[in-house]
Amino acid sequence: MDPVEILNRHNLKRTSCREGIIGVVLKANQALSENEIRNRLTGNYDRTTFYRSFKTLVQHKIIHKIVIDNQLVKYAPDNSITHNFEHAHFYCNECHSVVCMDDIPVQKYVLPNGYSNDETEVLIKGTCGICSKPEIK
Amino acid sequence: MDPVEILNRHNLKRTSCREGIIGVVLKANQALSENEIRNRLTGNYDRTTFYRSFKTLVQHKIIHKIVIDNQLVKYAPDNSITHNFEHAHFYCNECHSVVCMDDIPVQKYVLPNGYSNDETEVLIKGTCGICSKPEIK
DNA sequence: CTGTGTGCAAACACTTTGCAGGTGT
DNA sequence: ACACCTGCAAAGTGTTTGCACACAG
Repeated sequence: MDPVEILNRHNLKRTSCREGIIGVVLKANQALSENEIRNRLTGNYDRTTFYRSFKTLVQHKIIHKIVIDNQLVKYAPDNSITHNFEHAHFYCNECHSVVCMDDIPVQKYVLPNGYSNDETEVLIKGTCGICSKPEIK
Repeated sequence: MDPVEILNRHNLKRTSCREGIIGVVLKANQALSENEIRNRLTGNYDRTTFYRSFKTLVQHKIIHKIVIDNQLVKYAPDNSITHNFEHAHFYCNECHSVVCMDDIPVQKYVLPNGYSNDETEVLIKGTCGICSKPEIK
């Protein structure tokens, strides 16, 4: 999927910052932090611009934001269009990677009377496949 | 349950800040932020001391920390002793209250091979019982 | 051309750290 | 008495805002 095409479809101006973020996030096999994304881009981008771009891209549901423990913020592609259920996120306590468990639908919790359930966030913490492998040194 | 007794049981020094926090958190029917807790106490407490007290109380599993969207941090009593399952948290989009759904056990998600699941955080966002009632003005 | 996006500086909020002095046990 | 806790100042971090300029459409 081409970043430019995505921007066009959302009637967003095609700027190198937005293009860059979308390109990097789509290519990654895990969620990335602002720093990780910036490091993978060549040009020098202002952090302010980054934050504003993230906000725009999140609003347009091009990417989504994942927050771990008030500390770590990462971004991943948003495929709420193709997947019509909410998905769980996994955080590795060892390598601190975050991945979307796109195939793990989240349970729909039943709440007490009068409560509405608009959105459910599920974060599973543990050790990822790579980190749990016995070290081969 | 008496704050002093709780501190004693954990071999923690009995200080007015710790006593105060425990007292307020136990009495509340919802999770409270640092500010909310401080406002409910009489004396003047330093924020630094508050943060350090929270850390201590969390480490001793007297209270637990709930983070909403990287923005809002609240604390609630920790009853992992009496409840031996993880519970979900509810966040009201209207009044921003946070409550522990102590009776809603979280599903144990099955992960791909090689992944371990140590801990699962569930945050349900919606409208709480009070806010969803038709306004009677 | 016009509205939107960018880059810079500064402000902000929350949290942590270092240190000296005070306090609980 | 002594370890631990507190309060203050200062630094750190992540994020937002205001403003002038640049640029995409």
